Amino acid sequence: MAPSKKDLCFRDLRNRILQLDLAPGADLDETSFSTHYGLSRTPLREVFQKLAGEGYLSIEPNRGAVVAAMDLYTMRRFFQTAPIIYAAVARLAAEQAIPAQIKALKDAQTHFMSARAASDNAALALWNHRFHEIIGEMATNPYLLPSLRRLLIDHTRMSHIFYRAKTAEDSIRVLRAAQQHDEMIEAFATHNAELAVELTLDHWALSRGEIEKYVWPDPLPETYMQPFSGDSQ
Amino acid sequence: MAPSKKDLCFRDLRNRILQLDLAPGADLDETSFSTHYGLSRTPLREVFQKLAGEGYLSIEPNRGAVVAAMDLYTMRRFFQTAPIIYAAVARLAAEQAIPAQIKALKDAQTHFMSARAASDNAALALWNHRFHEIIGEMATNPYLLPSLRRLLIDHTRMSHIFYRAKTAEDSIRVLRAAQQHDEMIEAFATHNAELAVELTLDHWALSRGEIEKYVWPDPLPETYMQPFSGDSQ
DNA sequence: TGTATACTTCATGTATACAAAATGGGTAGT
DNA sequence: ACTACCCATTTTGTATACATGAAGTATACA
Repeated sequence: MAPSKKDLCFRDLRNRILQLDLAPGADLDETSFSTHYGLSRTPLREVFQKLAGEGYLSIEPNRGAVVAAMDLYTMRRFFQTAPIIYAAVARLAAEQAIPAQIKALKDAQTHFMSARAASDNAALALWNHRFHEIIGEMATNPYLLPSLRRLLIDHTRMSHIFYRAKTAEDSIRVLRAAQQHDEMIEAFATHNAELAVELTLDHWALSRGEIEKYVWPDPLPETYMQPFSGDSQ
Repeated sequence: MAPSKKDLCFRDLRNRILQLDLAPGADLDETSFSTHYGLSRTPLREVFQKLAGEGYLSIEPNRGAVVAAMDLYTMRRFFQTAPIIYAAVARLAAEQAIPAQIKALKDAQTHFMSARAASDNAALALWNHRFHEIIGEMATNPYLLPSLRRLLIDHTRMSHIFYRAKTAEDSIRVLRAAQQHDEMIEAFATHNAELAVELTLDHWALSRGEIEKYVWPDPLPETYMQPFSGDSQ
């Protein structure tokens, strides 16, 4: 029942991709990774195939595996698609939720809070990921789940950037997200589908705002601009 | 540039699954399939992994690959999810469509019509599948595409049953579907998103009706019931 | 100097041999 | 007759050797 070396390899690679430790577009050498994880190339290639199947990697014939790209084009689609799928999944999850899943959700939330307390931003992003993955599992919809999983991959990779809360304002946003998680758990537990959808969209709006804040930050104060102005060059 | 043995194997297995030649739940022996396709087990296993990644198979560790199941539970989800995804994809496809894709769509439709003329029901189902897959590609949304692909797998597997048009009524339905395809092509070509969505939902309604007709057929005439009535047993 | 081409090198793809796990059948015990 | 357990057989999993194909480098030629 202990997880095999192959499973460990799979999970580690997945986490490293989610944490941007393996950057989008990075190409993965079979030989070096196989020696690193103590596997031969055959099972390692199978791990790559599985990761590719879930959208973490893409494999080009005769050219090996590369971490799934995150270009501007993809991000446009992300913002367009995420709220639709998140809302649809939330509705189903609220309708379907069983006690064991609510418990799993609470556990994930506990870990999320611990990571927040410890300012462990990598764990924070990963437990947030897990939290939303469980919601996907609650929906028990084999057609929507692969879409949700792909959205979560990119969502986590983006959020990883701003979960390194630096300012007090960032820290408040994370707290707000945590509160929303608790409210969502309650909505799922009481099978309140309408509320679950509403909270999910609120949660999305917060996260989207964080990302936008990162991409289009407030302009720097005038004084900071001084060194770059002038007529050098 | 010629397709490799591995590609041929992949495509053949995919088609066989879509045509129910490989039944849902059937388990696939690695050795026999590898000899059948003239591959060794290593590349065959990679084909299996890829098929599993796209939802055609599921692989259980130490227990091999089985064709994706189609139970009642899954079908319920299918009817629940298909119209949402189909509509969303149709909208995006209409917005995004480029001439080359419209041409690909017309080609698929030509093949569809040929299959209809030849009463080649296997080809009919497969070209219908391809037609809708192209629409998915037109949407160029990497998040929705995996959901759409999974829906199409099961949709094609179901439709395969009733594309063996027996009655004149069946034949008229197929003709109607073909007409809808033409109307949809026009809507995509003119970037008419609203119309594309409307036509897509009509198309879905027709298909859904066909499936329901198959699952809940008209009751047999009274006279047919006679042999089964009575007090035997 | 620029370009084309052959060669070297390295990474990916495939086959095969071996290891480990699961299945099925038979036997012993209750 | 039923159940539990062990062994034989089959099937899946892993390692390694070899084949194939891509990328980069050096050399010859224009």
